[in-house]
Amino acid sequence: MSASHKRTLVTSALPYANGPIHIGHIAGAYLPADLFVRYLRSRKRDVVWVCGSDEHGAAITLRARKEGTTPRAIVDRYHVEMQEAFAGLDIAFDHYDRTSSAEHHAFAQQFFLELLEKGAFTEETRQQFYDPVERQFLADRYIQGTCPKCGYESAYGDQCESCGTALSPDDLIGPTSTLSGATPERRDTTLWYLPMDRHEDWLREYLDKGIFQGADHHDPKAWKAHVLGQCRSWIEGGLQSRAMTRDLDWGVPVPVEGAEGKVLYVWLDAPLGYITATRHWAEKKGVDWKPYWMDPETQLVHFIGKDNIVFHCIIFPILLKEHGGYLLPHNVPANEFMNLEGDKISTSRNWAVWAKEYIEDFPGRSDEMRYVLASIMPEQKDAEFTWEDFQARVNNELADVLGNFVNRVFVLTGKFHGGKAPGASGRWTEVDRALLDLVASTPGAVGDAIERYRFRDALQHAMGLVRAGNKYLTEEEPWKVVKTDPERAADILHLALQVTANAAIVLSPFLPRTAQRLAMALGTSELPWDAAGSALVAEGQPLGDLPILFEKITDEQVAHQQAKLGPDQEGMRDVEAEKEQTTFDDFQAMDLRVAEVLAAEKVKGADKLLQLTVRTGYDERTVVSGIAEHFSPDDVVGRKVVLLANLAPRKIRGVVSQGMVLMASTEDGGLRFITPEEGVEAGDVIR
RNA sequence: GGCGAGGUAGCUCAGCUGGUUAGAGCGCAGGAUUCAUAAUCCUGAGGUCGAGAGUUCAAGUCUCUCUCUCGCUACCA
Repeated sequence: MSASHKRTLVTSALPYANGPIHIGHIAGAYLPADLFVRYLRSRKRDVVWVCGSDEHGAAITLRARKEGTTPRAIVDRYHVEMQEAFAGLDIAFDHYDRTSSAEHHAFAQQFFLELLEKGAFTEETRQQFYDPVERQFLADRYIQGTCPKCGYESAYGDQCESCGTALSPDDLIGPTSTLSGATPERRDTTLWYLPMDRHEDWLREYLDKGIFQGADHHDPKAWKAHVLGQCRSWIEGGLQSRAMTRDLDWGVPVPVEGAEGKVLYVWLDAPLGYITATRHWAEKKGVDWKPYWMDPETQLVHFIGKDNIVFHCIIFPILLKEHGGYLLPHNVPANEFMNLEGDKISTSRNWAVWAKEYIEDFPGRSDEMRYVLASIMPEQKDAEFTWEDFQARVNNELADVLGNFVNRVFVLTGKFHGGKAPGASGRWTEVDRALLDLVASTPGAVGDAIERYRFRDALQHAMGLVRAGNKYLTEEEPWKVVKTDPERAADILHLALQVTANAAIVLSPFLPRTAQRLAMALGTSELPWDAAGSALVAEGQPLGDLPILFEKITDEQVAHQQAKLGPDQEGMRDVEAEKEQTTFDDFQAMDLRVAEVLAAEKVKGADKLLQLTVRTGYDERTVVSGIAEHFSPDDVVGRKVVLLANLAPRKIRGVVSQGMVLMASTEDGGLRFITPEEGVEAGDVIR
C-alpha cells in the first residue's frame, strides 16, 4: 500500500489526559505506529506521525473537582507525564501536540463553522434555562423546583423524584439552578446534530469496496476483519444523529453567538487535533502541511485501539467529507485489547504495567518491552501479557538467540582476525548461498509484513535471520575450520558479520537502541533499510567494543513486578468523586427499609435485569434490579435486603418497579448486597 | 436481547482467495557440540483445529444450529 503513495501521514489515538500510560495503550496504538513509522523512515519515505494529548471533556473537570484543582492543572500534569512515558519506550512521534492550545481551539472552531455553513449539521433551537450567575445553559437535571403535581419542593427538571412524574423544566414552580441557586432565565439555545443517517450509502461503498466519490480509494481486504465488522454492524443498525455540542465549560467553545457555556463534542474536537498537530509540525519544519491532509497521493493511517473504531471509521470520515478537501483514512489498523496476568487491565484497580514505572524499574531497557509487546501484539484478538512470558522472551529470544549470536560473531572475529572484519574469497558453498538468499529476502519479507500491519509476523521474519545465523555458525564451525583452511573460515565469518549487520537493520524498528549499538560497533552510525540484503561490513572494518546486549531477567524481578499489581495496601483507593453536599432533610426524605426477597426471575429481553418480588412486612411489591449479570434468581431468593421503599415507581422494560434494592459496587466491578445483621426483620426502618 | 470479533499443540499465537501427512516460538524428552551470555544446533513426543449438522471430489478455511470468551449497544432509579 505505502509503496503506491508518495507520502504517509500516520496518527495515533490522542491519549486522554486523565491518567498515566500503560502497556495496553502502548501495544494498542503507539508501538504499532512507531514500528510502521520507523520502517518508513528507514526507507527514506516521506512520513509524518502526529499525536497529542486529548485534554477536554467532562471526566477531566470531574477529576479536577475531586482533587480540588483546575482542569488546566490536570491536563498540564498529564501532558508532561505522558510524553515522558512515551519517550521512555522510544515512542518517537514527529510531533506531540495538545488539544487545549489556542491554535487548536481556533482551528476546531473554524472547522465547525465551515461545516455549519455547508449544512452538515441540523440545528434545533429551543428555549432552555440559563444560569445568569454561572453563565451557562442548564441541563434539565441541573434545575430544581416545586413539582406541580405533588408539591415536592426538590423536583428535578426531568422528573419528580417524589411522585415519579416526568417533567420538563417549564413545569417546575419556582425553578432554581442547582449550580448557583440563582433563578434561571429562559433563553433560546441551538443544538447542533450530525445527521449520520444521510451518509450511510457512501460509507458503505467506502468501507466495503474501498471506493470514495467514484474512485478507488483503498483495498478493503487490507483492513482488519474486526474493524470492518464493527463498522458494518453500526451502519446496518442505522446511524443515529449525534449531538456535536455539549453543555460544559471545559473544551472548545462553540463559536456561535448565544452558545455560551457550550463546547464542541470531544469527538469532533479530538480528531481535528490530528490536523492541528500536523500544522504545528509543518510550521516547526517550515513546510506546507496541506499536502499531508489534502493531496490524494498521501495515504492516511490511523492507529487506534478497538474502542475507537466507530469514531475513526465513521464519524470522523463523515466530518472530513462534509468539509471537503480532506483525505479520508486509507486504513485504520485498530488493535484489540491487551490483558494482563489473566485479567483485564484496569487503571482503578492498579492492574496495569505503567510505562513510567517500567522505565524506572528497568532503566535503559525499552527495547525489551518493545520486543515483547511486538511479539504478543493484539493484532486480531485480545492478547495476554504475563511477566513470566516477558522473562522467557527476553531471556530465550533476545539474550540467547540474538545477544548470544552477536557475541559469538564478535568474539570469533576478535580471536581469528584481530577484531577486523575479514574479506570474502567469493567462493560460496551451497550453504552460503542459501544464507545469502535469506539475507537478501528478509528485508522484503519484514517490510511487506509491516506494510500489512502484521508486526508479529514481521518480527518473526527478522528473528528468523538471526536464528539462521546461529545455525550457520554451529554447522560450519569456523573455530575448527580455521585450523585447516583459514580462508574458508574467513568466508564464514565474513558472512556471519553480514548477517549481523542485516539483522540490525531489519530489527531496527523493533529494537532501535540495540540496532544503534550494533551499528556503532560495526563502524557506522546509520543502517538504512534499502542497504539491507547485501554485504554491509567491508573488509578490514575494525569492530568496536560490544558489551552484553541483553541482561537476563531474574526470577526476583518477575516476582517483584507481579507483586506490584493490584491495589496499594496502604494507599487510598481511586474511587469516583464524592457527590455534592446534601442535607439531613434530603436524607430524611428517603424511606429505607429491610425487605425480604420472595421470588426472582429474569426480565425477558434484558441481560442485566432481575424482577424481584419483595416482602416489606406491610405489603408485597415488585422491584426491578439491574443485577442479573452478578446474581441468578436462585442466589437472591430468601435474602434480606435494603430497600429504598418510597422511590417513585418507574417502568423498566415494561415492568413497573416499586423501589430500589441497595447494592455496593466493588472495586472489581462486581456487586454485593447490603445485608442486614441477624435479627432484623422485613419492614424494619433504617435511619 | 441485537450486532461484531474470537475459541487451532502444555503456554503465547500463525494459518491470507477451501487442496498433498495442520505450522512457529516457548516449554518438555533424547542427542550433537563448545566459538559463545549453561549459550547454540539436530531429532522427537504432543492437536478428533469449541460441539453438532450441512455444501463439496476436497473444509481449520464456506453455510446453519448450539456453546464459551471479549467488545459495541439497549435495559441497569
